[in-house]
Amino acid sequence: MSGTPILHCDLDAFYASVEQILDPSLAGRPVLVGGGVVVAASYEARAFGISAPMNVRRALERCPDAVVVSGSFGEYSDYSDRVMEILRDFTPLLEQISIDEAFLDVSGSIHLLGTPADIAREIRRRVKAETGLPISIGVASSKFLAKVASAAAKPDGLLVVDPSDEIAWLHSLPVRVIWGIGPVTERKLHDHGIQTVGELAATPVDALGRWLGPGAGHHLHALAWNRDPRPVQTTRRAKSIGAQSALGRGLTDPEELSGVLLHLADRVGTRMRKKHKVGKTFTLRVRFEDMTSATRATTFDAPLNTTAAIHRAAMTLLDDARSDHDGPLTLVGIAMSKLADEGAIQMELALDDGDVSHAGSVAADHQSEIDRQIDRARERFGRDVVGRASDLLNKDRRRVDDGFRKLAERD
DNA sequence: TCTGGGGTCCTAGGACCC
DNA sequence: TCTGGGGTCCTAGGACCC
Ligand SMILES: [Mg+2]
Ligand SMILES: [Mg+2]
Repeated sequence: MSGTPILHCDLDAFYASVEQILDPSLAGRPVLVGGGVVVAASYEARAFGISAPMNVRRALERCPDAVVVSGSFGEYSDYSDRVMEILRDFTPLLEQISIDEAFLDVSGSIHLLGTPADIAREIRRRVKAETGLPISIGVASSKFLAKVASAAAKPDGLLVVDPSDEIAWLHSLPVRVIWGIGPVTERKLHDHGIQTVGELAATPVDALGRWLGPGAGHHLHALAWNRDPRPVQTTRRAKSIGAQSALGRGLTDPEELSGVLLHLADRVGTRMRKKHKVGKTFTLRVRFEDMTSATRATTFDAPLNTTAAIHRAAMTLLDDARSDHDGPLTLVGIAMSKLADEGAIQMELALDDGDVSHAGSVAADHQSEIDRQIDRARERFGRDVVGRASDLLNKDRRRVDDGFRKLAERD
């Protein structure tokens, strides 16, 4: 609908394909990556009805000859980087959405590189030649439809959706292909007699709103007509950093749980420190034997990233997270969010007479917060105020307000 | 011998502020 | 006596994606 030609590039059976390259004896054979559960299955394995996340035992019952490998995540990350570098040769307008997928806005590349279909063919050729990996590409007029197209193109294929018959094609597909419709929403739609995207498109948006909530109803109705204005976003930053661990049959002992949580806290803390991130909010998630789960969160006065503080937060919330449900835990997970760059930011305000005053500091990547504070200062002083941020210390928002108060008094 | 580990986004109520 | 409205932050739950 946006009219801009978008490519969605998605590596096929990514982890399994990398394993087949690392060990050529696996080429052409059914390969399963995973431990308790299949994380990725090669297309040879998928022919036996295997797909993620299937239990490895069940998968081996279906395909006893499958080779199970535990996974080489460092290698996957390296291959991912190499592929993304190739994609970047075609346009800087690239949005990586997972380890093996990216959107490319090629509207500015056509003049130089040919039609979107030409570009897609060349990408597929180069990725295969330079990494050995099969990559499928969908080309369409929106991110949403390009993603649907790449899935339809698999394996190792290219699908260009012509804008003149994109709606007819989209409407012929089952609702489940829509990005955002999972098992629960699919079931709800089936309950109302809706099987295809065309039937979804023909359903009044009010009805969808009643069944799915107004937000989801509106969103899905728009997608059913390929109305998807979301632009390719080249600058996305991680919003949370987390780790989790399944606990087999389950753990009850607080000492043991503390040990697992310490391990998770150290994983998360180490990764945060490596990325020079601090986080203000901590979330603990626990899962019980019946697969229900509970989460508890807490927000710190100041952002942090130390293993000890994260572990302390986890232990503080643990009892409460278990309070509504008896029995052992089958999974614990933690995450840090409200991330900011370590070292953070100091905000300065300049009045229109050129006088500069320290006005406190805010979390580093909260540009909207900085803009808001500047607007407030403009209102208070009734004249032009310019905000400036530089990386210094990270303190609380109260400091900003204190700064404003001092400025106001001096004024 | 059901369901790993990494994430994103949405909703909704209460607190709090203006 | 019964009481506005908007905005943001925080927490909890849930759906979904790879
Ligand atoms: Mg893929
Ligand atoms: Mg993918």
